[in-house]
Amino acid sequence: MTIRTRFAPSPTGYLHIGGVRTALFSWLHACHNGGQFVMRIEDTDRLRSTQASVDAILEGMQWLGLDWDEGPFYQTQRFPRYTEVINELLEHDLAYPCYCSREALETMREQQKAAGIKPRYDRRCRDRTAPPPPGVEPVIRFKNPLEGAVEFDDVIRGRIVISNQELDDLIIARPDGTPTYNFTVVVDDMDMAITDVIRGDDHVNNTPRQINIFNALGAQAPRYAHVPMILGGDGKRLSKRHGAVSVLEYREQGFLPEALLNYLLRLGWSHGDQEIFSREEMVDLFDLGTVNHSASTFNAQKLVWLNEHYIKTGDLTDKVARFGEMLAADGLNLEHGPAVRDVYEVQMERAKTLVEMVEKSRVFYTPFPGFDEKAAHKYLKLVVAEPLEALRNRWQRLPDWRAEPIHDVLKQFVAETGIKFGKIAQPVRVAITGTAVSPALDKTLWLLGQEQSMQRLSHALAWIRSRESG
RNA sequence: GCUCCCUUCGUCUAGCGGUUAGGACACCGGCCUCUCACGCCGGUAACAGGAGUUCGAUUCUCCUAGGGAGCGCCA
Repeated sequence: MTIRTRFAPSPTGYLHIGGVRTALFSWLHACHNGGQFVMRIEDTDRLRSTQASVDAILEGMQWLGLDWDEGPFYQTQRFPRYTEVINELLEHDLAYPCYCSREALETMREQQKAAGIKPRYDRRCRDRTAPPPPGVEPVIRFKNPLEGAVEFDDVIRGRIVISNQELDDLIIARPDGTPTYNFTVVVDDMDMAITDVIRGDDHVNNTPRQINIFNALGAQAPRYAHVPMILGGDGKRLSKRHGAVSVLEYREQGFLPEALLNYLLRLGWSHGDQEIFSREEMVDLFDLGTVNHSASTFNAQKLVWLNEHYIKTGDLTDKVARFGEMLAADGLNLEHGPAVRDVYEVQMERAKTLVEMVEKSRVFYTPFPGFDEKAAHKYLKLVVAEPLEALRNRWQRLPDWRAEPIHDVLKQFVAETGIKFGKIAQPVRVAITGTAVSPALDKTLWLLGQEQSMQRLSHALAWIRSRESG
């Protein structure tokens, strides 16, 4: 039987880190086994579901390259099917209408809590024989077995047993006939022939209910694998309080999909001491059964480390393209300046994110930004004016404006004049970038271009002389 | 409150009865060096507690503590 997994988010919010990891594990499990991955949107909550969320989820999945074989299916388009199954259940006396009001249910729960017992529906309508009260549209409840226990072997956690006495008769349809979650998942997983349900462990308590519905429907329940939660830095479940929620936010912040995926893979799963996994290795090595049992804390610093790694590793094409987009989005005119790829290759050793890279690269695409006061004060002194000018003149005559010859000129200048490398390098750096920090000097000059470099050096010289004399 | 689940350095983790308890991020030193980084070398740091089982427990069992999840006409 071919393995079929699915990712079934509800579009009531954005796709966040926890969801992405569940999606990744589902995708990997399908790929690893040569199976299929299905995308399904659980939008039965029409009040909270939004198209914007659907779009963000799908876009996030695409950005990460978690492509699906089937779907996306929308539950709101399957209502006739759910109604059909509900009627089937009703006919076979496996479900029943319940006329209890929300208020009555609420007071019942409060009484139960006060009595120290688990709040759950007391089944008062299960064996109701009285005629339906007029004017009340009932909900439909599933007849959960009264005795026995549900046992299942979680792929990750092993055997889990829950007594039916812990379970009440859950509502499967609202008064208006719209179905509810625990019911639609079952119908969908059944109809879509899902073999392996991989989801967050906040669903373990729902699993026995769903298995009971599968049984009532005479269908074989899938295998279940409950992955542990991801916690925020405060040890609490990851939520909107922990910074960037949407995966797309990570894209905006300059993270690479391969970094995010690699990070998430290692959160709860490992392969010996290996930290870096290519997409092929992930698919090849991933094993659902060896996923950890315990929740793990999200650590942004390690994500950053992986991002640094992927910024400078592997094929650069996509990353350079993305970098170019971000430079343009920053309002920079890429026509006037060095090739984006050249800048990328120079900056990739020193940027943690693409956003940081953009910030550090503005200097190549804008007019001289002016001097950082502290840097200028420290390095642009009158004593350097003369050597700076001499050096400028040598560079001015350089016919081949590439990093290597630029560096040769500097080396020769230092050798001939006896000026220490460090004594002249920083003044040049400040002169051309305005700050004391930049990539290697020869590379910086090269990227800036000869004309621009000469202009800035002249400007700096004039600035030094006017400052010292004035 | 009830039910279910979890517990190795600060964090992510390796371990699958006998190890100086390993790796990674972060942190702290050092080297490299034209700045910032990269890189390299080194260091600090953990088996929640208690009973068993066993010649021997991080590893197996139970209890306690702590943490998480669920108990919706949300998914």
